Amino acid sequence: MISKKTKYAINALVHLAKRKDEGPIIIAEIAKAENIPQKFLEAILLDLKKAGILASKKGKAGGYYLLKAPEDVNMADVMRLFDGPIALLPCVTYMYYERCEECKDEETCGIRDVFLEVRNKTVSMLKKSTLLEIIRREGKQKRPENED
Amino acid sequence: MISKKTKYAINALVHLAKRKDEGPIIIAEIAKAENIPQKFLEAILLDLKKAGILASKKGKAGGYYLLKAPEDVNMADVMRLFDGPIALLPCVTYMYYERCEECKDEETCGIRDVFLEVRNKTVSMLKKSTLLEIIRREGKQKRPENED
DNA sequence: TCTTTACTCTACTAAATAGATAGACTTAAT
DNA sequence: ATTAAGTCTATCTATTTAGTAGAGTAAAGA
Repeated sequence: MISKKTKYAINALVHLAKRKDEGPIIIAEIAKAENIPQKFLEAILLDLKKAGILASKKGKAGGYYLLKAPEDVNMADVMRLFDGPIALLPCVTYMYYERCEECKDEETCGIRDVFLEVRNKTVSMLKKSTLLEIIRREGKQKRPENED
Repeated sequence: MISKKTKYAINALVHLAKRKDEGPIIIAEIAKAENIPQKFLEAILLDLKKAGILASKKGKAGGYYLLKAPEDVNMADVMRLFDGPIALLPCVTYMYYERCEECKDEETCGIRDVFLEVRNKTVSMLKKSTLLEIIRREGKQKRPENED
């Protein structure tokens, strides 16, 4: 599961993407419209700004706005920013590699090999999941392809 | 990331799968061979037993052994057992559905639609990742298909 | 320049979860 | 009866998650 922080970030980003031509939008509006505790949202938006995804304007007529195009903001980046690596094992992360403490031989580890493949395919899916894609799908859901 | 508990469970299962014709194996041996704290492992093996994946024999010449065939034990089941749902959002879980608290309209939610697809594909991958597959891959790693 | 508006920064807190550890108890084989 | 091994209950500490409080700073406009 992703954290609430990440989910709130996605909600806020979708909100901003849908109004990207309306100039800066204040935190209070996003918080109210998306049902997010305002103080919590403040910290989240600040992080998104530091990451170069959003920009802000202070004072009167201020607020936050998208810096990147909606097709250039993907779920992999947002999830990494708040929840850390997408990989399921520390030994298959891209940026935060760490050996599994109990591991005997990483080079021949079959578990690692299987989870490396899972990571690669997951990252690839999440990179295709952009704000644009999310907005395009709103209200016109596809039928699920796999069921289990 | 999966929890250490889940990772230890996988390590123990692989150990038991590789010696599946040698009769019951004692906890102490698995703990030592796989570098897992013994007391922690005891609880894990008990859970795997309750889940019908392992069986145990008490007393002298006792220990744990695989109840299912290695090709019938997959990572999706093990992860669900210890870490809960595989889905990244509560509203797209299969067994543990829960509405996202802040959600305005689940039926038309583009975020949900995107994460439902991610869940379906992830579960499908993890179901193919069986103990047999892990053991087959040991020492003969494939080259990664995607890099990012 | 004063006031208002809105973002920014630092600190704190409560509850839940992760990752264990300790010790007594039960069961089965010899 | 003894010994080997799994089982059960309780407890513990550190970290993370989710959220709150309040003071500080910057920009617009009257």
